[in-house]
Amino acid sequence: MQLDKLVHFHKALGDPTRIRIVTLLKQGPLHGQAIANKLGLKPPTITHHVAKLRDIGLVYQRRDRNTIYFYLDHKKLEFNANAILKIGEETKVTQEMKVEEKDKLSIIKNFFDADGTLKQIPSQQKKKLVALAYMIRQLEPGKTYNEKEINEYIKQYHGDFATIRREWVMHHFMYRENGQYELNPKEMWPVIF
Amino acid sequence: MQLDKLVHFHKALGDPTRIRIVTLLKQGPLHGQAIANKLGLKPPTITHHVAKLRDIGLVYQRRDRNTIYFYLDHKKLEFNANAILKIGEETKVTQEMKVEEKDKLSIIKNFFDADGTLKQIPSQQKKKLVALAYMIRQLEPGKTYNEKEINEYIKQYHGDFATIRREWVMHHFMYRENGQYELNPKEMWPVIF
DNA sequence: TATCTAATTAGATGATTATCAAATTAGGTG
DNA sequence: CACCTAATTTGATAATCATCTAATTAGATA
Repeated sequence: MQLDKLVHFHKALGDPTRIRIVTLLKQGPLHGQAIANKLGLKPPTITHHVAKLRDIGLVYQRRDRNTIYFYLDHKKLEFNANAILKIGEETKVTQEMKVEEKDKLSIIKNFFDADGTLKQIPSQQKKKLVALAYMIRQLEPGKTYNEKEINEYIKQYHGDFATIRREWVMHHFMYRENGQYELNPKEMWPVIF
Repeated sequence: MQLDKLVHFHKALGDPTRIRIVTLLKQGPLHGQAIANKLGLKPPTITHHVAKLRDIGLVYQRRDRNTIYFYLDHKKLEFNANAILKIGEETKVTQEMKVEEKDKLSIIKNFFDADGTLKQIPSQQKKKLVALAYMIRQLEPGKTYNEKEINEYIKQYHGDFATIRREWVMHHFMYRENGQYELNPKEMWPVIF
């Protein structure tokens, strides 16, 4: 159930230290000791809190030499903050676009060649979304790609990478931020493969 | 500042029972025992949880004969859910107001007497913020002060402690929480001295 | 290799909290 | 008034959790 995710998200923000960490990271990445100093706490305490924020996907990290920088995932924050407003209604939305598993498979079979390439982009909305979800499945959540990488990836399926890339963004499979592309959480997808 | 309010809001939603109550009330008002039945809990437990939701203003109630109906305040839910996205926003704006060190010194020289008292509160925004940052520098981070202590402290600089105290809070140098004052982390300050 | 730095883990402590049974209260209605 | 119903308070219990110190790990550097 998605209830649990909502609970964990709000529980994570239900603590003054973690709210302050989020506030700090909003302005840019920081490493652990910097956070500890700014908040007047010890490093183990920061590890403890950052772990909780990472568990719910709100924070990710990148290493630079000995130092680990923590980043805030703004999109995820926004998405989760709004989730409580949509609870109970999202059932309707996803229900309308629910596609049976066997239908998904037959769509794939019809529109993809034996070698895995896309014969043509389906014009019917539902089928198009299934094809888009299928093709995006090998991109990694949390990883950022530049436009060239995305194009190369798409080419294994179809030559018109511009259209497919645009459709992915348009239907919230991914988002673009100053030239970088990244997967959205699957809950935002109109269809999951 | 609204940190505490934010924390209480998210803490209130950081519990599966309360999320379920909110979900139920989204569809319309209910009385206590109805909620208890739907959730398989005892009435005292519902009282306990509804009290927390009422404390943060998310739920209000109306009596009809012997029965008390609980209502969800949709507006407040939406406002509070979005608050986390807006926290620190003003800081970002004022962050652009970078002041050179030498300018800071000349501002201090111009507005403070030889004995250290503030001649007058600068009306120009930038200069005012520098003066405010200068005067607050001896307060201890993490320590809480009551209003009287703050007033006494300000008096060493200027007689109009009410204005200066209000400006400090307004510009996020410090925040007030039930009569107690405390420094904000310097990252929230529009100017650091 | 030894050494340095930043982060994490382990374990302890004190505080908070979700839940319930029992008793009590607040407001009706006969 | 006596009685009824729904909600609340009280007090107890078990679980969760924020924070710290001390010890350990992961990776980089010399």
